[in-house]
Amino acid sequence: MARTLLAAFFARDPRRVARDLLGKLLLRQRGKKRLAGRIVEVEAYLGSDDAAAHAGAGPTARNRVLFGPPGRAYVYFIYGNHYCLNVSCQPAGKAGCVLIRALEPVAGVAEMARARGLRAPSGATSGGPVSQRFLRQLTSGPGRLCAAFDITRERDNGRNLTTRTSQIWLADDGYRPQRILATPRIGIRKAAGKRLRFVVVGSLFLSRAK
DNA sequence: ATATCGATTATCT
DNA sequence: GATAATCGATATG
Repeated sequence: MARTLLAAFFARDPRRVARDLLGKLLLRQRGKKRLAGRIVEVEAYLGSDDAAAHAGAGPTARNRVLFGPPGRAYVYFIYGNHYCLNVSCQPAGKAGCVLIRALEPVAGVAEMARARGLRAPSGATSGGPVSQRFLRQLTSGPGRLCAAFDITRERDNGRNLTTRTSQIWLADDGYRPQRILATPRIGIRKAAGKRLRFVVVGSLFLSRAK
């Protein structure tokens, strides 16, 4: 069905990993419930020559995961309010990561809604139809998707995402996006000119249109 | 539809 | 002490 993405997938330049992650699935097993979302928006952060990257100034207590093995969760806390999920790239010793910015909900809509503090429409629990507008607010943003998947720095920073036993992992189910667009990254001031944000063209689940 | 602003805290200067 | 890889609410066109 779906192939788990292994360390070799992530042991590459983050720009390549970022593009290749579009269309893949983020999965989370919570007890008997499985959450799934298709990745539609990502950003690459480089290990050097990237003023916006947390790894830019060398290893610190916060960013040490970025210098470790590939395929690990780098979760940081931002604006005193939100968590953001990255996947470490490059072989151990070399930094770099991909920020996961938006997902299209695929499974576990009712659980995601609850984790986001939203009231699920009746269709969500019964497996019936749910409005696109409602689905859109579940995981269309890096802080939102962490809340929906209940990902926190305290529990999940450093977690190995290349094995299903971690309860959080990434997989390829064969889906391939038709068209990918590169744009400037969102919410940064330094290195704002680099086009290292990648989106699935036409997706209705981006944090911002195009 | 776009703009602006407040919340709230870890991290770094 | 300032800043930040965001979000949700409110205001205005």
